[in-house]
Amino acid sequence: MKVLIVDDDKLVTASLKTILESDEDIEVVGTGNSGKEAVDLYMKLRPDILLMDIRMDEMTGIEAAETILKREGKAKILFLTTFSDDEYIVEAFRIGAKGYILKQNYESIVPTVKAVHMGQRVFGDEIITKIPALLSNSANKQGMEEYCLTEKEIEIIKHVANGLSNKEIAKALYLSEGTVRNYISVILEKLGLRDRTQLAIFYYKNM
Amino acid sequence: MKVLIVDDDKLVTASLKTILESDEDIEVVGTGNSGKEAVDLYMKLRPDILLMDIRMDEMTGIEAAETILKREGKAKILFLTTFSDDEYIVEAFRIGAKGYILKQNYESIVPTVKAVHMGQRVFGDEIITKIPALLSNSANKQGMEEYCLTEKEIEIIKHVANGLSNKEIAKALYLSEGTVRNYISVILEKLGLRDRTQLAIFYYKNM
DNA sequence: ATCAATATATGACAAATGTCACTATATTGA
DNA sequence: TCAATATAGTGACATTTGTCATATATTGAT
Repeated sequence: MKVLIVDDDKLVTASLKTILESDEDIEVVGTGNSGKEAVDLYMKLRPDILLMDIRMDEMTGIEAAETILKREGKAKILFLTTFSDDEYIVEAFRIGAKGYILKQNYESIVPTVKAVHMGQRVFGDEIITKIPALLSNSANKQGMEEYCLTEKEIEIIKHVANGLSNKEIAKALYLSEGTVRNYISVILEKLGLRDRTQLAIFYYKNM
Repeated sequence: MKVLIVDDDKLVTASLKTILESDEDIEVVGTGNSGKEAVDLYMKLRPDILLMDIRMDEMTGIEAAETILKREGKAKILFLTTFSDDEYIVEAFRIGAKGYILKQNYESIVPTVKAVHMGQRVFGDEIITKIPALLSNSANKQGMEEYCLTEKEIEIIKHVANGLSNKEIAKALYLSEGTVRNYISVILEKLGLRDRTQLAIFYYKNM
């Protein structure tokens, strides 16, 4: 498994390299120190995983990731940060990063990289619990309107993700079927999905 | 990480407890000795992981797991057994267990529990290779006919689980839309599901 | 060569789904 | 208090989905 590490602190890249290479399955194919380098190196080296700091000068990790994902939608990008920051989580989440872990938690880095390589999406436990709340509340930054799901909407999503029909959801939540249809219509629009099946998939992948 | 252990052999629960608690991340919050206890204790203690024997009197592990998953769909249940038994694997797999490991292989228990806790699904190496075969071929035991999925059917399931419409699947597989509808109809019947959304959910839970 | 099974397809149909425009009420925050 | 917002509803509509009966071509086994 080929990993590219990008962090503007060279001490961090160096120690991450050591940690990761202590695992025989992992090969660090390069390190960089800026968002720009991240993009260039990613394109040149085509690693399986890009492990990148979220805060860097010039170009933030988020911007770099967006650029990369625009060119290579399947890129597996994992963010590193020294603290848990709601804005960043939502952003990382929104642009399609595979995960987000705290640098502090060094022991979890190797298993997380491996899990991502296996196709998992790994948001740290302390973070994954926040995602529904993040989606429903706050998130007033630009371009985030479409992610503000209400309590009720989340409740409905859960029912869809349990395989219930509109009629069944209506019964369960004491709403009319038409109302449920409307809710789902709004949810799909907010999340940019087409139908309830994609919604269920979204739920299992991201929530 | 809170773990609940259930096995009708008290020696087993005791030794598992010792093994698991040798890891500082793991706390064994309870032990039980029957399927019934598994359900009661699970509901009371809400552990992160339920590690349960698959063969027990009164209520088998499978039944207990089904009961629990009906109430708490996100429960992480990991089965233990002393031998590798195809029937059980398929069952554990079908009802949405997170994994299945052999008691023999004591060293693998801690890492497996951790991986499951991190959201992985872990079926032992000797077992995971069998799953596609189990789903597509063989499985001649009673009540198993409905699990014989053909290659094509599996291919279609994957497309459904990627959120494609019938039209899109038809295009991708060079079939007519009607044919795709027919395939899906058959798949749903075989798996006892009602619609494509439930199929996508089934896929993410079991495949 | 024939028979049975398999894969693919049609058409008809009912039900479910998603969209849209519009209405009504209650709450709330300025 | 007024306006905005959240919540819930209706009806109409086009589309998609799932079911079923049926048809045809291919193929593997006898």
